[in-house]
Amino acid sequence: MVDEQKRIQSSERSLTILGALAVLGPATASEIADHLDLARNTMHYHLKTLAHQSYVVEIDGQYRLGMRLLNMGHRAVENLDVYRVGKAKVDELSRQTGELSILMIEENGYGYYVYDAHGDDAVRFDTVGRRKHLHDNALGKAVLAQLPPERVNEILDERGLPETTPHTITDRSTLKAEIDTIRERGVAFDREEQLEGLCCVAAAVENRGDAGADRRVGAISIAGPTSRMSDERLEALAPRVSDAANLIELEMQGY
Amino acid sequence: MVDEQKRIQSSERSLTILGALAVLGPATASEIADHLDLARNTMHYHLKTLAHQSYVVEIDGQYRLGMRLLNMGHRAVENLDVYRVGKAKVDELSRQTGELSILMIEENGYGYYVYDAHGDDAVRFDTVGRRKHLHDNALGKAVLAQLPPERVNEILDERGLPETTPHTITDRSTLKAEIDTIRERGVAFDREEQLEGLCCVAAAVENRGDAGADRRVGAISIAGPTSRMSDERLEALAPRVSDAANLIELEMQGY
DNA sequence: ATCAATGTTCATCACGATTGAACGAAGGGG
DNA sequence: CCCCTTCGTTCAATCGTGATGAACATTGAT
Repeated sequence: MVDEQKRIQSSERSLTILGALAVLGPATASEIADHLDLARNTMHYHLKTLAHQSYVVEIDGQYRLGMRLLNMGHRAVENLDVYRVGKAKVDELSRQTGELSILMIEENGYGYYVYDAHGDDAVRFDTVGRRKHLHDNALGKAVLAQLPPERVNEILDERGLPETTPHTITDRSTLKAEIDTIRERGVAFDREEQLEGLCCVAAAVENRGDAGADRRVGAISIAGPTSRMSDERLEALAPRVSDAANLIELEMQGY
Repeated sequence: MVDEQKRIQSSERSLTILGALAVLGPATASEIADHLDLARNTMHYHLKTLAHQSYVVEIDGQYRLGMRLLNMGHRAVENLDVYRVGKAKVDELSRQTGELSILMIEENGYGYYVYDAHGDDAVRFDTVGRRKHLHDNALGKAVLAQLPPERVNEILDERGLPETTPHTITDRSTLKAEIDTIRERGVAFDREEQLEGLCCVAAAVENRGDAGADRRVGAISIAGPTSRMSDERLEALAPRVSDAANLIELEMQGY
């Protein structure tokens, strides 16, 4: 994976600048130059290039991430089979349960929230666009359970198992065991492992479509506050989630 | 505005490739190379660079836009003052009216849908991430009404007034007149000008915050199907929208 | 008015992006 | 089964171009 130097350095630098802008928030050219240890004039040319393509905007001296990114991000999502067929199911689940329902896709060993729908009683929690580790939430664990074990090891090596709450699984073999039971049951649970006060049920969605289909694994979930999410309720929701997942898989094969 | 050649060509080429991928959808390296008339190996290096930064992903031979774009897009939105304070109002408007409520921001003479909320009866219509002309919808017209006339002319010159329905305003002076009355009333209407069957009311939101505030103009709206959106209903909704807009403006000054 | 900080332009040079050629792998057709 | 095409990938050589420092322009602060 560690391809040495056969990339285009100028392009990479431009993208690095874009990334820095995401971290820094709105910033002046000099601030970014300082942050990245680059000459002011170099920064100037890069920003001009990025601005010309609307990836950044300059507003009286401050540079900001441009809306082209939002536009492209949504095109990226619209190209996903899981999204195109899964969206309706997410809407449906949230409406039926009143809770928050979420769709995730795996990419490079991370999980990305791709779409969500808030039911009437749902926790107010914005997800879309977030990048998550796969080990600390139901969606991610459901994804891991569908990946070949070697790949799982790779991912855990590369991404680690950072702890976000006292309940996060940080031990590799514990996680492996959990993954095995998830694979058997077809659903994954999360009781405050990623966020205190939040519990989830999730099921993986695999794209078996042939040809040039997007083979990546996704997942769909229902999430709610611990107060409402007793063990019984979670169990009761589980079949709904896995049904939805199955339906999505079927529909993806259909086309 | 036509800055000649002082940009970084490699970076620009990489970004062009990203753009091409957005247009083509999932594609092989050769397809993109053909499309842009570039050598296969050149394409290779660019794609490798973009992939290394997760702006594209390669899935058995096919390249796709990467989820990093979605991630960055949402960071871009989260940096917007209008979004941070306007989001809640959009949620509120949609809940109260049962319709679709939308938030827009102007950038480079276009309007970008930044956030939306669907009320219980709302039309199913996904907006977030879309780029719109400013002349053919209520949000855009509300924005135009807040911009200095010279700027409006520039924008109309650069972006034109394409027709999307028979009701679209394609005549410059008609639009100017409309804009004047919008400025007086404080709200803009759209009766099937951008999409047949869809009507909207919108009001502009201006950021008067000092310091390094994002001075751009935004707008908030309510949209619904023509069937439900009689003239009377639109008129009745107008004050709600402009109230919301005012509240957002006030809150933005507050910080 | 002076000074510091930042944005912007210019000319120079060394490095690196592009290019064509060539190899390896995969897939299809005869 | 082998040939042939197509595509992805690597390599070496060159020409072009991005980085750099210096200098000028602009702004705001003291």
